[in-house]
Amino acid sequence: MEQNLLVRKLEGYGPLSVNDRMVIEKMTAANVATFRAKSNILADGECPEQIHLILDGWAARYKTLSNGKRRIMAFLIPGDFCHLHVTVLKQMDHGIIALTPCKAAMLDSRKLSDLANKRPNLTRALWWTTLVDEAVLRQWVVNATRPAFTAVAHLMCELHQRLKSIGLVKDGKFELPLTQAELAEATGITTVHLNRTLKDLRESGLIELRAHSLFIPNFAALAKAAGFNDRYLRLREGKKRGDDIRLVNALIGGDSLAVPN
Amino acid sequence: MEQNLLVRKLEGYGPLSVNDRMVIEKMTAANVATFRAKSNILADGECPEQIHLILDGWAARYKTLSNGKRRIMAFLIPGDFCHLHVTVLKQMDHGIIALTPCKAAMLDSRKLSDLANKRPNLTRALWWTTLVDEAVLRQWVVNATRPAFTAVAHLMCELHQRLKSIGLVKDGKFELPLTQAELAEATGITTVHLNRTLKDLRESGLIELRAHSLFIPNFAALAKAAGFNDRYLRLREGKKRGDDIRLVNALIGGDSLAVPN
DNA sequence: CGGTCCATTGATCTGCCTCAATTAACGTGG
DNA sequence: CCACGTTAATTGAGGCAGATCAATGGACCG
Repeated sequence: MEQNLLVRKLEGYGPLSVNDRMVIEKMTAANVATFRAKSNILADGECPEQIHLILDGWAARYKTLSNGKRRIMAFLIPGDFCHLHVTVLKQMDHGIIALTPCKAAMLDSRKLSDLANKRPNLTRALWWTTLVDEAVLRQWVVNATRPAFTAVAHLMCELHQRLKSIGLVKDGKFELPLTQAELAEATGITTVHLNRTLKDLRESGLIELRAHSLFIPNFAALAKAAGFNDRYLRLREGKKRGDDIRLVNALIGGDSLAVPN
Repeated sequence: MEQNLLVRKLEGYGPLSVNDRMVIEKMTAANVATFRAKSNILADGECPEQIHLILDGWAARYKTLSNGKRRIMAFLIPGDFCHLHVTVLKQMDHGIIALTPCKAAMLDSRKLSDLANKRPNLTRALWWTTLVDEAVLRQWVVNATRPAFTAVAHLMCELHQRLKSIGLVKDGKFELPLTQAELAEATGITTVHLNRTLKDLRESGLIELRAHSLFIPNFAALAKAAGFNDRYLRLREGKKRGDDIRLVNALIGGDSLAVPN
């Protein structure tokens, strides 16, 4: 990873000081693990000792049902944590699989805890990532009951916005290194039906997808078809609040931080 | 509320000191609001000033879709927070409606923040509630793609276990003050189909439901039919960890706390 | 005692699933 | 660099779970 995408992601929430950035970069560079495509990063039931942070590649949260089918409940991209709260909930209630070759920083939870205690704006930024994950999940619940066309379109919008926030979208185009089977598991429909739905989306001119590269010629049009509104992703949520960050810092007992307006 | 159900809920996670209990009880008693059935507790887009904690009654998180249909994404019962993190994310990305007459404590977020800072085990317990909410949401994503029979059975199991953890289940029986339309919105199926599904569940002897009172004669049987495993609800998660709570307290810089084994 | 909301049931329709097969892409060793 | 095996994408045909439309009975309430 040329540049630290966690830094970039967190800055999507609010300003970080130079120190914050340095500390994050040092921490995430310390201990990096590599995972092969289709290998498990964390198994269901496992009790991880460290916090995994995706630095490169795509991963997914999933559960395997009793009938052997798998349901993907979230896609993880660079800057996403696998299990931020190992100290509160030890055991995984789902698995995490690398969909592509992945690199992940292995963070010591104690160190991260210490760090967050000293840097309230970092604490808030970490909180923010958790709450956004939850908001995305709520949207997936909604999506799961909508018609396939809308649901798939919505997923494309979500991925576009999330990847854009970490700088992985160029001219409305981004890498989507997922198989149709994986997309199907994430939308809760069959591979066959997903394929037909993609065809519909292509034929309606909303997306261009070939060789795992997705191009959205007109994002507004796709968003309209999908009923997508990125408000729930809370990009720039913290920036809008610059004014009261000092108050918040005081409130949670943290050190002060110069905040650009 | 005869006894404070938040206390009871949090004790489902781990031990609270006498002080913790007192502080919570005082705080939740201070400022209580009442909501009529079918009234909005928090509207989508609203920026709440206070943290709402359900003390009595049932509420639901929901989103209204562009076609006017509503999707319920969570049921809130006594002890549940509506929006614990008003300081991190100001604006609601969904609405919260009282399904029955409700009472809710209105907590000052600043005070709660202060309190949590002084009481690390309370902080951890609050974290726990957030993480369990997320785990439930993941399960709802899975549920939304399963057949109606299984999905409804699973919901019944979830509600049974959650209500049991706050002492609202007696002899396998509890009040379920929801209309079939509301249950349908929560499972993502039609009212008509939900009705038929309930009929199926009744006829297979797994549930007895009449006059908004649900009786589960054989929970294990229902759980088996639903593919339900309550591990994800993390009841007694903290208790199992009693041994290392001191370590954790030290880790997050908190005061020490006597822990029963 | 009529109005309103809720539960229940029937009949019909359809989006998506299942089963099945063909074609395209990809990787790997000869 | 091509042949071949494997995995991924695509298309067809038929079936079913659940949606839609419609109507009736029951419960609660002012």
